[in-house]
Amino acid sequence: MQSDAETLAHARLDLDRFLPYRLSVLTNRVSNAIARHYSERFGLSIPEWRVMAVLGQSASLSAREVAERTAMDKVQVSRAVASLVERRRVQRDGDDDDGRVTRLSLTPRGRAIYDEIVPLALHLEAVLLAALTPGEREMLSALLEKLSGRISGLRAIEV
Amino acid sequence: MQSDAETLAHARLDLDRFLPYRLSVLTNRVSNAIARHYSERFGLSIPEWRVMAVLGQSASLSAREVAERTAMDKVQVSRAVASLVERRRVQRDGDDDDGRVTRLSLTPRGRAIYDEIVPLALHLEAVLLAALTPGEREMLSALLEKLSGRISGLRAIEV
DNA sequence: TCAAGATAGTTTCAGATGAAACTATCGTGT
DNA sequence: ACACGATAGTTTCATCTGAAACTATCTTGA
Repeated sequence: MQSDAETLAHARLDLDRFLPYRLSVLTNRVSNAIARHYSERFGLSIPEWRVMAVLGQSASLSAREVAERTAMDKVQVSRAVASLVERRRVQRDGDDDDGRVTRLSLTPRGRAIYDEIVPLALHLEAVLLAALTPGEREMLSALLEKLSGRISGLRAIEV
Repeated sequence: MQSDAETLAHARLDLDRFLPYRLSVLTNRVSNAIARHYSERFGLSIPEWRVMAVLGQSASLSAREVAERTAMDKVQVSRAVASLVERRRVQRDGDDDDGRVTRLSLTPRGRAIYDEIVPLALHLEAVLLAALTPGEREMLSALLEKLSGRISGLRAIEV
């Protein structure tokens, strides 16, 4: 029970209604559910899957380009790539023009896995989105877009 | 560039339009921005802050009850509480009836910090939500609720 | 009453992660 | 030509995290 003094002293904070908390809980549940699938079926972590996802779309990216497109940092990318290379899912080639750059692409084996995962990923998303009507999905997408724009517009949240 | 064969072979997956990815990126940005504040000002991690948040509302919870209300597991709670106890922000008392249970509550010092954080947390949320109209906020809340219901209804996402 | 299983909470150990340091290469200005 | 700063990517180290094992206590049922 909340004391009167406390209630009056300041606004209450109910974790269940606090947007950052709700986002975090939902996202973790979704990520864990998906990670379980990727891991069980393909031995992939989510960072690894993300790298494969962008390489599946546009071959021959540098690690930096992968980092940009996956919203991961270069260290994460480096580690995910190292693991993927070791299991022959991704190959690294030197760039012709720039000795610092490595060109990354899916191996045939990586491509085969990619082709298997894409429908699975889309299916998982569809299962989740089955909770919403098409109109709601568009609305959700628009709202997430607005929030993302807002948060990236703030260098840090200023108080 | 995408080859025709590939495009026809299966639906494309664009990470930027993939809901789990978008949720993950948005949530991480929000969490990191907030964690920076909590950490800089109060030396609190997000798990620690969550524990304090629920203890601020209802004192004398067991660790298990804290875990339920924060969507954390008992190991996370145990660690967060250990750290909070060490810095005299939370106190642990034995339960009268059950020797296994510890009753957790904020110390006066913890309460003082809580009282300072709540307005900050609400402000951070408000800054984020400033991107949305009141109607959109309600819509967002409803959509997150639906998705949360959907994901928790699925033991794991079935394929 | 006491063995067996359930529950509360902690600890351990191994793998994941982030920040900073590091190596190697490139580009620029003098 | 070459010193200096910037950039690409990796490695190191210290911390965080999750899963499983562990301790202690409680509950149940023979």
